[in-house]
Amino acid sequence: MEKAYQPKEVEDRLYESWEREGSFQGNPDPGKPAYSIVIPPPNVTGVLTMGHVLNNTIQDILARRARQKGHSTLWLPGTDHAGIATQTKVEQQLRKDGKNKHDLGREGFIEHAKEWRDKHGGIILKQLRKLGCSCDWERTVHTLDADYSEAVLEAFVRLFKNGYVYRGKRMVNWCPVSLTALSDEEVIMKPQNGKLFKIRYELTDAPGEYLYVSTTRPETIMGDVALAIHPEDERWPKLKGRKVRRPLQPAEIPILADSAVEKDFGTGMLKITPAHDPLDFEIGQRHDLPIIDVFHEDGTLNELAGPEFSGMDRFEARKATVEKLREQGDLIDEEDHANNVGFSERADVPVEPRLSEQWFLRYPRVEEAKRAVAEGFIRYFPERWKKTYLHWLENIQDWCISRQLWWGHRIPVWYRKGASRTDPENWHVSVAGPDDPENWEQDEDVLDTWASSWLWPIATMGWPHKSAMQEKGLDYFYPTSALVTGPDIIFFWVARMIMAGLEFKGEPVDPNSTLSDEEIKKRIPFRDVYFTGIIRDAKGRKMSKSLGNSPDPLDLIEKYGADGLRHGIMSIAPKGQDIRFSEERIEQGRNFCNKLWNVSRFRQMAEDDTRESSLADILGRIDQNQLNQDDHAILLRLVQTLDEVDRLYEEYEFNSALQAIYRFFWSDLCDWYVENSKARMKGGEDKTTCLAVQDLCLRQVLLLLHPVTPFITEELWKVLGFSGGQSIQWTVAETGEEFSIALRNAGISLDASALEEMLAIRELVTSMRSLKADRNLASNKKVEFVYLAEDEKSKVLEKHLSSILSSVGAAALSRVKEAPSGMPTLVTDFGSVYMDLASGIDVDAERTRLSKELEGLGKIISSIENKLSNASFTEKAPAQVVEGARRQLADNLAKQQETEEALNALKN
RNA sequence: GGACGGCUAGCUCAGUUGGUUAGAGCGACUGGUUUACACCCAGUAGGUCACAGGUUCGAAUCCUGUGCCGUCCACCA
Repeated sequence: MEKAYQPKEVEDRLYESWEREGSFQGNPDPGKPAYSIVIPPPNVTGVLTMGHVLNNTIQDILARRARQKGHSTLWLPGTDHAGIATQTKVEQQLRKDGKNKHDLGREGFIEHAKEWRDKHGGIILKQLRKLGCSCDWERTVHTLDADYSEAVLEAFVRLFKNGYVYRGKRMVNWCPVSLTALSDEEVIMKPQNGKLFKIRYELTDAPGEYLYVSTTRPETIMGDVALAIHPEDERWPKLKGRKVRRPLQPAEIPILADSAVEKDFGTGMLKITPAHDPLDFEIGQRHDLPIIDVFHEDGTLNELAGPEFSGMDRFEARKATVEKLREQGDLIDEEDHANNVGFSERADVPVEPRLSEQWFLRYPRVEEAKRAVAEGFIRYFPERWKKTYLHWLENIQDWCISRQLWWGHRIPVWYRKGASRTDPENWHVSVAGPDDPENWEQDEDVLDTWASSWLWPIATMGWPHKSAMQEKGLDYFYPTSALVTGPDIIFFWVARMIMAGLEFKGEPVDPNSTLSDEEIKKRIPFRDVYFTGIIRDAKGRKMSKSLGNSPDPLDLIEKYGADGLRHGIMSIAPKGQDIRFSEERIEQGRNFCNKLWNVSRFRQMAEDDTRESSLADILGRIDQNQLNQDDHAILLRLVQTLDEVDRLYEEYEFNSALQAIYRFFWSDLCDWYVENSKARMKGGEDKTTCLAVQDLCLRQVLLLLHPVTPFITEELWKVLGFSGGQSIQWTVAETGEEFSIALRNAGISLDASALEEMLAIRELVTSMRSLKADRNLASNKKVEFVYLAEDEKSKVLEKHLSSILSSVGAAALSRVKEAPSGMPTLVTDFGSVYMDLASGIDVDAERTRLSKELEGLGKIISSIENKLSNASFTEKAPAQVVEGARRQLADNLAKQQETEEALNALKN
């Protein structure tokens, strides 16, 4: 074995063999319980980020643990076509070549985009392999695959037939760069420092009298069709029925009252521009006002804005209109104003509220979706996201699902040629299209990407075709066991998948019906949802491409190994808390693997013969009579650890699980047990038993770690001979109870008191080391000690004598009947321990040390005494606690006395 | 404006239902190559648990309020 673990060779070799052996295949197996996860499909043209590393490592841990436990496990991978993002990239590419999409035409463009996708896409799936992800690659799905696309259209058609989908001219969020509508969820609100302009509008029946309006968007004044005031505003009675003159593109416009106007904001007077503001649009509807749209689709002003402004960009026009108003004397005031402006998620420009014909979806099964989570049929980890989810559903708005793009699923609606598109009589809605296509033209738009990915759990498993569903095991694997994703897509994806599952899984039901709880449980797409935190850099900033603060995971794998990266990232990822990334933690992950490697190497050096050791074989090598207190103690700790880690895995507490493993492995096993066993391994009669105990510990540690660090554990599993020909992938770590039973069946019983005894011995060793270190004695410098203790304590001490000597680096620790003088003294639970220094001691230094010691003891003692002298404490606190305090007091008093004696001895 | 999360050692974080003297890793400092590992071992220093009240025999932990940082939601132009 190499001196240091070399991950690269091991990882490539093992991954290849796992894949070759079909370890990752997820096939329905009625004889086994099912476990399934669908991957949150990454953007097909994306590359692996730290976020993906976290997310997919968690999924891999879950999948690998399920396999170990004997579940038939499916982790289904795939990619998303990512409508706007991909189309934008492809168009950019075209532009570099001096072309645009219209040069290619719709079909040509799609062909081109597909080629581009196939060339640049799918990289991320290769990268996931490097990370060790155990996806069933044969089942990789892409949202634009033919089967999947059909499912998307089928869902649209069914929703349409059930009255959930409608077409309408409504206010939508318009991206003037991507030239498409967006859903509310794709709009990011950003605080902006703008200006609030105060404008005057002249009353037409009273020249020289004005009304004042505050606005942030003077460039839309030409679209004003009214002014509005709150009906309870005292000015209203005087204004009712009167009119004002619009200061740009002059026209007479009415004054009206609407309670949506805030009396106390600005001048209490609102200009109504129905074409360019959602609230104004609503008010306009209520009052039957006309709509004047003064913008083009790309955010420039059109001819209705007047010749002066026509053709200008909206922000340019803002300046120009302000200038014009100033010239006219209509600009009264201008002040700094902070407000929130919606930005397009992709193009990062302010969205424009815009009136347009779009397809909308009224969400199905909203009430059932709430119940599914509120009642815990779907469990959220951490639970607090439940509230966020429910709040969104309480206030849910219809979903604009049409996008003015070419890259995506084209809406399966056809309009009769030459007829009015607004009349449903002229619509044909079906997956296959009309029989006489020559008389129809298909809707130009495609569906929002999320309107395809919301079907992910069912459409990847054959829906809607019965035979495909059977073949792919929909009924076997669905509901999937767990979903692992970020809380940032709780609305985009999680909530929508729940509604899609409820609506589409199982037999179609009447839209007016309500699903029973039983039916809900069958239809939900997943049982547990684990929300990861967001990975931030050392400064706490979100990792992003634009900031360039995200390390390339592949570089990290190269440097630290996939296992190191996985271990590192999982050890810093508390459940649902944001994660401060630091490369040092990844380094620690690598170090951990190296430690595991080396202790295994040490184990290998002890014996030359290669063995095949099943659990029973190892247990068979143990001779109960040869078990010493160390053995009892480490096995007791092992049982504890097995239970603890199992519980923590079940609760998705991965970092705590790793910490528990770390404590047992590094501290208990390596630092203490293995160190102590070195003497025994020289060839004492208990050597075999001692090695068997090591094997037990290593075996269980490998099993516990395998989900997190699959490569090194599989490699060592074989090297150490635990495999019996079977991969570690198919072997579960026994629970503490199962392990205890196995021990009992092998005739091994553990002394429960050994653990406490061992901890006391450790404490003694630590103080003795410290005493040496205080005097700058090298740890390998053999020093002689004597001690003074009661018979009982002495017995225990003698039992551990050899390991104490080697751990401390002591030549002797012998019992004396009387306190020696002039030696540094330790007051311990075992009595007083004295260090014999040939060179004599520094009396002053000793005195200082002991005085400090006494001071500490004094503080502790008085605090306990205070507590115990408090009558209400002794009366009200549980007897156990009071008893504990008494014992503690007695112990400390004894120590205090001994320390005082030692101090006095120094004075002589 | 509403909701949620965080605030514990220089840094990153643990701290289970309130109960001995608040822990770990990293970093710092000191010493160390004894039969695995310097990607290592031993030891030391370092904390008014954000702040203010309250409940309790007892609070890092429960309650109320405040501050700072972060996230999400929201039609004050």
